[in-house]
Amino acid sequence: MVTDQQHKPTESELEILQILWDKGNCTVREVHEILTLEKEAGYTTTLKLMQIMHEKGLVKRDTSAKTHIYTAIVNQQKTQEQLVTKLIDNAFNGSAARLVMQALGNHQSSKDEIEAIKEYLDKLEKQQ
Amino acid sequence: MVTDQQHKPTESELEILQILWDKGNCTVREVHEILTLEKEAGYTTTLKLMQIMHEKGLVKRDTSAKTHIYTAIVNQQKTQEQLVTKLIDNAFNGSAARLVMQALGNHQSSKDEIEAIKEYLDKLEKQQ
DNA sequence: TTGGTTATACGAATATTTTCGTACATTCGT
DNA sequence: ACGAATGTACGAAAATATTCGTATAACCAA
Repeated sequence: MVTDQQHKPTESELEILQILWDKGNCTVREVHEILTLEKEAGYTTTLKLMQIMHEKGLVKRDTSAKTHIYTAIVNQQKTQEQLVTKLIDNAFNGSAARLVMQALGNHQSSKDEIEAIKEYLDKLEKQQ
Repeated sequence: MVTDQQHKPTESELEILQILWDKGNCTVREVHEILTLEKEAGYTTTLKLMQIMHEKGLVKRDTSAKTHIYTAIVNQQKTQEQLVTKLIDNAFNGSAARLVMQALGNHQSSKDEIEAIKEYLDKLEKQQ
């Protein structure tokens, strides 16, 4: 068993990570406030989750003041990569292209975004 | 609460669904054999999972013979869409484009696949 | 200073998912 | 015909993930 591999975040943890990635540093209160825009949750539930994330090494925290400040440790890119890989593997028979088309087909992208993707594809082709 | 929405498959269930989507019809034994190429698992574990999937309405089965034959009921496309949407939402701040680039960047795609994606993008642009 | 508000810690209840043992029925080869 | 192999059913343990109540400490405003 590989030991130094990143703990895979659960769904709830991912929700929190997103907020931390976005904001940088947050108190539990701030995270909780944002979370409860979308769904019902008790404050201590959020607190507990973040404490567990700390135990797992997903986040670090500054406890020098009464109100602790949390920051994501796990890298957003790396985590996204992990999740995408898993999904490709798990639901798209290993074909990234199929996932890409599925994603593009069902989600509105702006002209700019589409252009960006095309450029990216050109670059990939040249690399090959 | 919405009642007629598809039950979201768990990870283990998804592994099994993939096999069923691929093969069409399968016995528990067949599914189990394929599963255990990748990971350790007891036969009755696989059996139980498939029985649960049946209860949940993810699969149907023909029980006319001793050895039951299972078939996926849930649609592959729809399930993929559901999962992709969730991931975009959950880890990519709602940006499909970002997921797409992540997927393309880290997973080898053939020239043909890249071409297919490009064509697809052209079509999307024209639609806009 | 004192009471209300806002924190953290933490155990424990719930819920969900995964795993497996055991009982029992059917089938098949010899 | 009968024992081994193979199948299903099902309860329940184990592993994970989620939720929350309660104790207690720190802070702040009057």
